[in-house]
Amino acid sequence: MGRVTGDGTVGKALEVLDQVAAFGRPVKFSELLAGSAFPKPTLYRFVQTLTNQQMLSYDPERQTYAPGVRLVRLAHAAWEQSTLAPLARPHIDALSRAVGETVHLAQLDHAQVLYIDKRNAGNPVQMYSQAGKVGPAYCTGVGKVMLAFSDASLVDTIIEQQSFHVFTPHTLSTPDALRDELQKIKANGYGFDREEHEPGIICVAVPILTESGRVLGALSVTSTTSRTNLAGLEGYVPILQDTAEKIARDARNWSFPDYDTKETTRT
Amino acid sequence: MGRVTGDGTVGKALEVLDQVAAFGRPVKFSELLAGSAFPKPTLYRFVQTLTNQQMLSYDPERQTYAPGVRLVRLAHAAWEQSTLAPLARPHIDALSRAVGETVHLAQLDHAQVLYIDKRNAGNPVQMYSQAGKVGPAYCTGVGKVMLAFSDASLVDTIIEQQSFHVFTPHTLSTPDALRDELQKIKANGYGFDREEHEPGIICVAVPILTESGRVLGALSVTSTTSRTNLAGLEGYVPILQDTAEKIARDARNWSFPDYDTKETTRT
DNA sequence: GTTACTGGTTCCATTATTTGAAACTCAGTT
DNA sequence: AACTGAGTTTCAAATAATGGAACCAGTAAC
Repeated sequence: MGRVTGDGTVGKALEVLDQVAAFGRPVKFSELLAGSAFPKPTLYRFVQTLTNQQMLSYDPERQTYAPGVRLVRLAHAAWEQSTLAPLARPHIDALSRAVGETVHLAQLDHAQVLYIDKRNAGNPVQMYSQAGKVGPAYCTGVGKVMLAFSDASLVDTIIEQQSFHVFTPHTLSTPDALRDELQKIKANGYGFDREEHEPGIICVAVPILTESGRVLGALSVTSTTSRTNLAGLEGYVPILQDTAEKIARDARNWSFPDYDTKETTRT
Repeated sequence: MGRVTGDGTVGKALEVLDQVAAFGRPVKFSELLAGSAFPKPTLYRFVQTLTNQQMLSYDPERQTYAPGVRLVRLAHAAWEQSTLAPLARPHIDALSRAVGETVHLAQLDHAQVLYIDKRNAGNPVQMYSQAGKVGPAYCTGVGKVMLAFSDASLVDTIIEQQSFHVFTPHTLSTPDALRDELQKIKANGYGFDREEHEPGIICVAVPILTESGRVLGALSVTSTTSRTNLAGLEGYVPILQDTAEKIARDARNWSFPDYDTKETTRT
């Protein structure tokens, strides 16, 4: 039996939802159909159902679908209950005030970095990330740091899923280069992003670890090459580590769901 | 046949998801079962599926479920594509800078107010709202303003769904009181929240309207009674209206999904 | 004005999935 | 050892999903 999705009708519907979201813009039914494994009427019904359920919103004028508002509501609950964000909030605020640069809080989701919170520095440079946004793990400060402190087996599966797309001249473009880097990061306890993802953008990142060493997330301070350099950023390491430490402690007290990163390896 | 949900398996699964989210905290299976219309094994399988799909996260330690991270990812797409937020962003930034108070952007979802963006004033007073959070329509500035400019028929159905819970001594607690207020708001073109939801918190709000008069959302400036008063807030009306106007214009140019607020009346 | 598309929608017999009463497991009690 | 209750599995019956084919606009081409 051709296993395509996983679990049942619901799984398939959610797959469709993901597809719509992946487009990053309102899509027409036909576009969706082209990229979909489902036959026309099936896809059609899914889209209908999802729209009814406000998981998709439909623009009758342009005949396009986009992820719907119900998701925003639901996500708020998710963000508050299943992420480090609410717990880390006061600490990040303090950190942000102290360093006066953009601060990021991220977790690992699937094989990607999921940004969960962010404090914009006084002068907001237009930048990639944002709460809820996902980014590549192999070429971001937070991503590499989280990998560096993850189980070898997990790292293997994640590395396999990386695209190693070359964003800038500095992007680490091979698994080996990345593994080397992870080694060093683990030794140092912190890592940099040396314009590996966006030109001109650099950052320092530290992991947030449970007592037992499990990776909960990561924290980073980001700036631009026009404002500072790696050596400058390195100065933030102590306060970053301090903040990460505090968050980890709170997480333990609040008994944070030790966030099981079990990977259901999907074909 | 007891029609409970609406559309198919997917609808039922999403209903479960909503239930989990509604708890506002991690829930045990048994708690869920108690509040659910589904028989044990059915509910069990739904929860399993949703967990597999990362729509729920499971904490094996405490045996509790909470909305999952996948929602955060999806919601980001929703927020960017199906809400006014991205479009309104620059204008809200400007407004926020100009007034130096907390600014809210909201839309109407179901019969509730959905906050989709927010700018915190310099000194952040701890306050209810937050992006993704929902609030009552009958006792918030943005809520009343949106109602005031909505179709009578829509207002009727929405009013029916309000709880009219009395939050403060100033809360409008009857449909009639609310209708009166809406009348006045429509005449003025803007409305206040006179500590109707939270003591000490007051705000001015204006609607964001399409050319044809359809309500896209609302905008508000919030402050505290210790810092200013209604008369003081009233001074912000011109800049608020100006901002709303600009957002509406952009929305038209970007051809914003004229956001069909069709209400599938549910039993 | 007719004909051929193209994109979206509905039919309906076949098929696969969901359903839930009952039965079972595995703690933790009594 | 027997009991209890939360969580889990079974399995035949009931139901819902499936998708090939047909249908219906519009609209571009002849």
